[in-house]
Amino acid sequence: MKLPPLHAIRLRRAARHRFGWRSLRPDQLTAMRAVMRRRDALVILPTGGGKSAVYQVPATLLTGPTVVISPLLALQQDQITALNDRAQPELRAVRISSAESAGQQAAALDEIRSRRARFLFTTPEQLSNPKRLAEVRALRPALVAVDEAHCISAWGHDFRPDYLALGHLIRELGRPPVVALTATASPPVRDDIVGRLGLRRPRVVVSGLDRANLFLEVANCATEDYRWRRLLALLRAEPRPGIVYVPTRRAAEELAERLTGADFPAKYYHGGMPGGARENLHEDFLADRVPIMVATSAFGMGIDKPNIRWVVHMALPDAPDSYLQEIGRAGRDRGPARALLLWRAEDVGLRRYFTGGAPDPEELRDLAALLRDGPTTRTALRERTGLGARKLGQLLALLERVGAADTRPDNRLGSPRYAPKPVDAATAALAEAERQQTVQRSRTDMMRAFAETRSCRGQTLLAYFGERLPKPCGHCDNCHAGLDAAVSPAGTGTTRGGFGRRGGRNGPRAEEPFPVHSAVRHVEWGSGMVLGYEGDRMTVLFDEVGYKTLSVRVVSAQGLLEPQR
DNA sequence: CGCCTTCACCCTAAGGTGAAGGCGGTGCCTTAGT
Repeated sequence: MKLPPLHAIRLRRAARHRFGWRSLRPDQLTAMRAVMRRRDALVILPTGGGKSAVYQVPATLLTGPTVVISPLLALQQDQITALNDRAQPELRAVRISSAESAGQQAAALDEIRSRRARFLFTTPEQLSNPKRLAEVRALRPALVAVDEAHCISAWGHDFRPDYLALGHLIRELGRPPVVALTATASPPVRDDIVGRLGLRRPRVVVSGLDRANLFLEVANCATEDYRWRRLLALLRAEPRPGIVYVPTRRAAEELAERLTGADFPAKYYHGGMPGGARENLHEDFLADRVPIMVATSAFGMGIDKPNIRWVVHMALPDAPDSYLQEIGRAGRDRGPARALLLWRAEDVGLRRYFTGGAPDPEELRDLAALLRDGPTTRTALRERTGLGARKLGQLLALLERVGAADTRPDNRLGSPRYAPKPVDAATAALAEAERQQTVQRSRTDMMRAFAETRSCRGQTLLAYFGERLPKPCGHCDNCHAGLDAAVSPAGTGTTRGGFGRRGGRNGPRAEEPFPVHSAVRHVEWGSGMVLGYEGDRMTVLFDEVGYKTLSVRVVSAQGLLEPQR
């Protein structure tokens, strides 16, 4: 089909005149044209890869305002400032959040209404307030942009439950086209975004995740002392700035102090610090006033800094999703950068804890019963059950998932017409929680498999994201050592064979019984999708049990998998 | 899940031992009181 170039020309012109961008990349343009045709889009581009442009440029051409939903107030502030510095009414941005007074909020709405501003930044929590939702609906938004959309999957299920309701809320806004944006999204996260936001046949734009200038290295550390010495070795060898990720707040404070004492000037950053201090540190880091930042995962989202030279992980991350996000902050200027993972088997314990335990079946049952008494609010439920806000949110999300709770248009919670009995709802919810935890554990398992692999790390990492790197990456420790893809079939040893003996030439081969991305079924684990091959191992993502790595030889010999449909 | 700290216990006293228990990430929001 030949597509009319009309939108492309208008989009390029708007990019040049409104923003001063001389060219748009093909993937940006593809997503923008989908938006112009009023189609939903899911855009997966690295930060700094012009993600914001995907909604900002079309927004200047649409007839109504654009609502931007973004998870962090600090992040919103930077984007608003950037837009307003250009001082054009087509680009003016305002915000509604807890950081604005009632007067400021009213003024913001008024600016949008009178077309003195075009972008309205806000949070899922704001929209979950019915009064607020009505106010935003009255503005008749022409587009909704959901920034950092992976938060739906990462945070929605427990940490920030309003993320789960975002699909309902957008529908209540009059259901304008939706563009969801994120830097990384593995297949289950993509499904979650599409499902939760209710995207309709979205245009999916994925740019290559491989970063050739980023050297990937992993070291298994037998002792804490070895971990420390490996860190020092990197610090001595590499230019700054860089980020050291640690698993706990206390570790951030202690390590920063220890480094500073050893003549490596470091600051620490974590979510437990006062807002002002965090803001200053963030700014100082961006302005090259902090050479070494020791931080928990709180540090990073929205850090678009070109010259970060290395990222070190002082513990195993919870999943390749977080790992790719975090190392992706290095080397945005395309200059050489290093990603070093220093891990110990003991790190897994903390991850198990964070994954959480089983919810209480009695609490689930009682909550399900309460919902049957008629629509009510979260606050009322909290009073009647005595549960904390966070726990209540988790239980409600589970009950909603199994059809025992639903959100009404007025944002009250109730029980659907054909809801299961409370006892059955509790059983089903418990099973659902177990499934979610199993999948999360499988992600940690995959992170560990990445750390332990002797194959090309670039290929291993991308296989997890369902992408295929046709050749070994050539920028990881294993490629460098010539170890890649040389694991013998029975796993009894390795042979040194240089690059890519079997690591991935194009086209199907005998040792790949199922095509990449094809649907398969396992007797015990149910249906899944083949993500990739790596030596004798294949990675399959199962709906119920998450990621599994299987031996191709065993799969073939015992017929463990069948093609599906 | 695995770490660290605390504390009872052994009983000549002191320091070593094991059990018990606490702790561990991510951020919106609201409201009360200075």
